[in-house]
Amino acid sequence: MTRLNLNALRVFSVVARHGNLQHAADELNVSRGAVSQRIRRLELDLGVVLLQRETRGVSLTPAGERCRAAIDNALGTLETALVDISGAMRVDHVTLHLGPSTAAKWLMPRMKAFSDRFPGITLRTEVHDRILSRNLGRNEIAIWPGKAADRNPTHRTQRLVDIRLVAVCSPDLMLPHTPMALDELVDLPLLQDAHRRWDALFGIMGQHAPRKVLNFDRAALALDAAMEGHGIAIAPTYMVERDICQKRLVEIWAHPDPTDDCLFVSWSGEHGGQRHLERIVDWIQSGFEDGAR
Amino acid sequence: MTRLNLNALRVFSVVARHGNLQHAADELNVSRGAVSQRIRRLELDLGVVLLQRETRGVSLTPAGERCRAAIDNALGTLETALVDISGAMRVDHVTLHLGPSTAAKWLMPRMKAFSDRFPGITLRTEVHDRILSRNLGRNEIAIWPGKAADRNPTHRTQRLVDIRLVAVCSPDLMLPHTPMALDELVDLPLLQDAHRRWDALFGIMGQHAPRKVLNFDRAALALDAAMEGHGIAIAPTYMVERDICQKRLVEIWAHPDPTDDCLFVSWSGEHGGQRHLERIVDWIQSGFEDGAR
DNA sequence: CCCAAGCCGATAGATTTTCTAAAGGCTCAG
DNA sequence: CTGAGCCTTTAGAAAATCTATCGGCTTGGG
Repeated sequence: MTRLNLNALRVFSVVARHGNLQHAADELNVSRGAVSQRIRRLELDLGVVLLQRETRGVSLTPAGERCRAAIDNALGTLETALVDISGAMRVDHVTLHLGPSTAAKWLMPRMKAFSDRFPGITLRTEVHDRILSRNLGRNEIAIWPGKAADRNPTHRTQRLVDIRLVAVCSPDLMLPHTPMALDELVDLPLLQDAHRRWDALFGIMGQHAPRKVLNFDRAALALDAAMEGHGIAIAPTYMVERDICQKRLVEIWAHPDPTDDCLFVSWSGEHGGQRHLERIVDWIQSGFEDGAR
Repeated sequence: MTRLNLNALRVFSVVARHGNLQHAADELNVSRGAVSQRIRRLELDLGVVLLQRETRGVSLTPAGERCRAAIDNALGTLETALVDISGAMRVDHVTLHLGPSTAAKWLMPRMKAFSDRFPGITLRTEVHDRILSRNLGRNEIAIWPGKAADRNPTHRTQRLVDIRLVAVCSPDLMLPHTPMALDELVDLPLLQDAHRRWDALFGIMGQHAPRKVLNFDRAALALDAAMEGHGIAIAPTYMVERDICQKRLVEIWAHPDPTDDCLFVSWSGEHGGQRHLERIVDWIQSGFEDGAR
């Protein structure tokens, strides 16, 4: 490749700092012959002499001084940025990718429990409206709904739970009785998210359209509206579990069958040393077990 | 080597700019497989995914965006500096290394002639108190005094001239007669540089010490003092030639024998395409020929 | 004056990295 | 359904990098 070898520039920077090829070689874990050759090649490529060879060690020529200043500036810029970028490289930083409603309704109520369980881990969430299509990097976990496990061979995947739907509303919402039959709900104000699950249910049953359905683009928003007495929301069980426990919502109907979808968790299988991820995955799994936590 | 491959970062920068591995490969003159492998290796080394593979081309992940910004900053810093440093790489920039008095007394009077002869060449002088011990880079020429030609195999060297000494003074300096014999000078105010040539001369001849010798650390300074009537300076002929022509100095004595030293010119023989340097060397050579210019 | 220490440079060959060529896969538009 | 336009992977070749060894120079201490 005819362009300047940037790796050789870094070698030069280390030599410049030490003023000594042997010490630079020690730091770089290579032989002093390797360093000598590298610098020589760099000088030929640049067409300038960078080092004044002394009897003990080397000093910089004026061109060498300028080169060193530039390299150190550039490397400083890079290192600062790469530390930020590879904050994720740190074992104690973990990124969790999940849907916005799963984040709001499943994860947020559990953040304190997570922090107590993994005090040394910094959890960073990245919220996605659709399933992440790229590979997961080191220290990345994804929770995602789907019909079948991920085919990506670089990922490890576990099924968390079948997605079951329930209808919930505020305990203050005046109803004839609870629980209720599905056909009894059709005349009540209904709330649904972008999956349009009420429409799907009533469509399947061939019943006449519900009297009134309010649409939200997020399940979490529909559930918040339900808590405020605006109607009956339909959502996966794992999203309402905590609000039910806290008596902010009551379950008034449950779909007798699970949906076609499951919730899955995936993480990268490529990068070494990820036992800590598996412990986090186990914790997530346990958070989905029926009646747990 | 366990540290990050900086060359791979540059590959990534090109990919990021094109948003397309094939086009990046075209620019880098490598195959698209090579680029793909490079990026893959980089992602594994960093532990983050930098590119979102689309059906046509790639886009950057958030980490990829940050990485790209950092690399482009760093590469920008480097390129700007390396253009300056390798200004000397440009065929039209030539660096001439020489002694301070040679610069002042031989080169400066000829700068206009040089510029007229080589209008497209930018001559940069670097002045050294002692012979440059490092290798010459591309587009570097050195003029230096010595007893034998340079043994450095990477250099080409030519002998310019034998160093002959003369005594000069201001035309206004009242003297019994000119020329004068050496022993007649002993009672006159003498001026010498760091070589202490008067001391050496009189020491060799076993004569009593001169009445008064003023010492300067530069031959040029001694010559300037001579021009101002402060005494008789001793210096190599090539340093006084122009001032004699301009009648600022007169030659009142010449050493019958040359010294042991010659003046040499060297330039790098390693770098290709240096015919222009040889033309400059020829011009320098012609400037030392007896009676020339 | 001699010798050891502390440096750097060069070379031949081993090892690692980089690259090529070829094959395969995916999506999308016609 | 097919071709175009991308990316990925693999085996092996080519190039770069490195090691080990030898050699050279300067300097300081004995």
